[in-house]
Amino acid sequence: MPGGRRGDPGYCRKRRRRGMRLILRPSLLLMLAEKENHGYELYDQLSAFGFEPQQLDSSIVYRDLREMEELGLIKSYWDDDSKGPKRRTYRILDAGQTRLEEWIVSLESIRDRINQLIKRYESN
Amino acid sequence: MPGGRRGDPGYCRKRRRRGMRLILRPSLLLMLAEKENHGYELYDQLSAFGFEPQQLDSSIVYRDLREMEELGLIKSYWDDDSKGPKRRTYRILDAGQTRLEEWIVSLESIRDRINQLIKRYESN
DNA sequence: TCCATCTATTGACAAACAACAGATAGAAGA
DNA sequence: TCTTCTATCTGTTGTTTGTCAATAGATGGA
Repeated sequence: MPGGRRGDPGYCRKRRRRGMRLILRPSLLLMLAEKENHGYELYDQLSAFGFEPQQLDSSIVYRDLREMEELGLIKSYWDDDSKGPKRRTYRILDAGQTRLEEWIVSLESIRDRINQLIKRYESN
Repeated sequence: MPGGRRGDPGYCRKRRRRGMRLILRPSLLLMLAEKENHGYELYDQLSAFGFEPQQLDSSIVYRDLREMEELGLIKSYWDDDSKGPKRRTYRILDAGQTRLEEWIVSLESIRDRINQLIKRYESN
């Protein structure tokens, strides 16, 4: 029922957003830490992280996954058992687990800085 | 005593950091909302927002200021009274005040998304 | 006087990134 | 058969970002 891919009815031009990857890659990696999965479903489940499909092209997700694989954070295999088109299913590697922890720490620091800024803004 | 500019002793190559710009422009604008100022001092005072001079090239600050001026958020004039090289001093405009409020709201939303992600990470 | 250092700003270039377009292809259902 | 849904990949374009190079006045010391 929902969509967000370019062919869909109700598709609407996405406006440029910056700092997507700041949250996107950690989100994907966290989902893979919870369970192995393939790109199409990961894309759908990104809404739980505040990404509405209407504002994120799926090609970005696929590309990020391939990139994380090149970096040795995750590993893929072709899932032939599933029905429909073949799926490239990813699972997280140890290096990915480590990187996820690092990303969480750095996100905590960014969050703290945002809070600091907001506090300073509100004190005026 | 400290530096951070490229000519300085103790200068060391900056490592690439993500998600800086997300906070940088709001920080600059907030400082200008507090009082008018020029790029060099704004750069120095960014440490209050968690930017260490070693990890941020000053040219980024100058460029962002020019860009915000083009957008009509701030306005500059040449300060001839100061000693040393001429300073381009900026002050905030009404449109900048409005934009600052918008940026604060959007930063709150990003903070909430980060918190959500961290919470999900910690629940495993 | 010459040199180093501090102040202050700008421009050029390459890499990274977001958004879009287009292609391919199997399966399901009307 | 035709359309739609699932699923992935590649290429291109314009924007944003990070780094380095250059310029230049002022100051203080050798």
